Amino acid sequence: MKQTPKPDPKDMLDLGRLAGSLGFLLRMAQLEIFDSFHAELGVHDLKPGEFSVLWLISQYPGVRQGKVAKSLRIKQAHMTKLVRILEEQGYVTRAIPDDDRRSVLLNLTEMGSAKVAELGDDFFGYFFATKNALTETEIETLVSLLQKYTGLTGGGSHEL
Amino acid sequence: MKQTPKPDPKDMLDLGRLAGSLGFLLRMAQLEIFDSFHAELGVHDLKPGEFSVLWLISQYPGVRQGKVAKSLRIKQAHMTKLVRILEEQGYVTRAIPDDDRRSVLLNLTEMGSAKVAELGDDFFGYFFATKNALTETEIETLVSLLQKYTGLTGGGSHEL
DNA sequence: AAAAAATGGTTTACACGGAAACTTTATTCG
DNA sequence: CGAATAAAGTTTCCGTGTAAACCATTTTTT
Repeated sequence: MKQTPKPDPKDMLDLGRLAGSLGFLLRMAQLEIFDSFHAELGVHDLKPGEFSVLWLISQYPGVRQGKVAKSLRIKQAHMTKLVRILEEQGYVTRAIPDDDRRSVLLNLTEMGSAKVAELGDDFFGYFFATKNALTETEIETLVSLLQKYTGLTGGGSHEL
Repeated sequence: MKQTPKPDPKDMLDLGRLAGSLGFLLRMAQLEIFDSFHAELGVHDLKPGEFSVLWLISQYPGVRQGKVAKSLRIKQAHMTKLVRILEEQGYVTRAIPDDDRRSVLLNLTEMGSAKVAELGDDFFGYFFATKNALTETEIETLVSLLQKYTGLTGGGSHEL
């Protein structure tokens, strides 16, 4: 009995006020996008979080692990595990520099770079490639609002 | 080292494309709103999920457990635990009806009703009572877009 | 009516992520 | 310099939520 995939509207209760609350809607939206992800990219061996780490390393080769964690708001404890997985998968190398032997510097392997290049567009694309009701303009608005809400200035051009 | 609370922007990397992707933004927005929740309502013994269950029961006394689960997209397995907790806390009663002895009907106790009445506005309010950058209008837009995205028609009037 | 299938919930085992305590290395301060 | 403090990661333990198997009770088939 797996009903995460959008239950039939007719055996759903009217949610009333709840359907107007941001917190609740955010959770629902995440379930939604999570479904999309699985439908389209479930095959790959990378999950969203893993890909974002990989991608960030590709942008900042030799970056410190903690910096990636902070930037993505992933807890260090969790980051440790994530990086270990990526290392085992052969996508990432860890290096301890001599000038600060507490830290860990991350780099992509050949394979890692290849993977990022290969999956980049798919991963960035999946976020709305779906047949969800929103128009392109609406998505742009939604993204802008979320950026403002989260304080992320949307460094680059609008993702398309 | 607890850095979920919005890290200092200056030791954050520029996220580039990532900051424009809906999936990532949704995750960030959830962390954000989760922080707000803790700051304002961390004291109460009810978490968002629990409250939403409680509130839904208040709207549909005697509703079947599975229906609540489907409506909130909570997995039954998890719902079982949630309801047990609410029962132990004294907010909810479980009843097995004679006409279908497989099912479980849920009702609020006195205490449960009181709690919903007491916390209702706070809980619905927390979703944006925060000093986040968004104006009231922007929040309305955001909510509308998320409703459309999630397919939730926003049964009632806009939450304010 | 008996067998088969479906339904509603529960249990168990596990994956994911977080908190707190700990280790190691760097920095500060007397 | 040596002690105290801070910083970066790691380990361990825990809470939350899921999937899969399971039990009990209808419902459907024949």
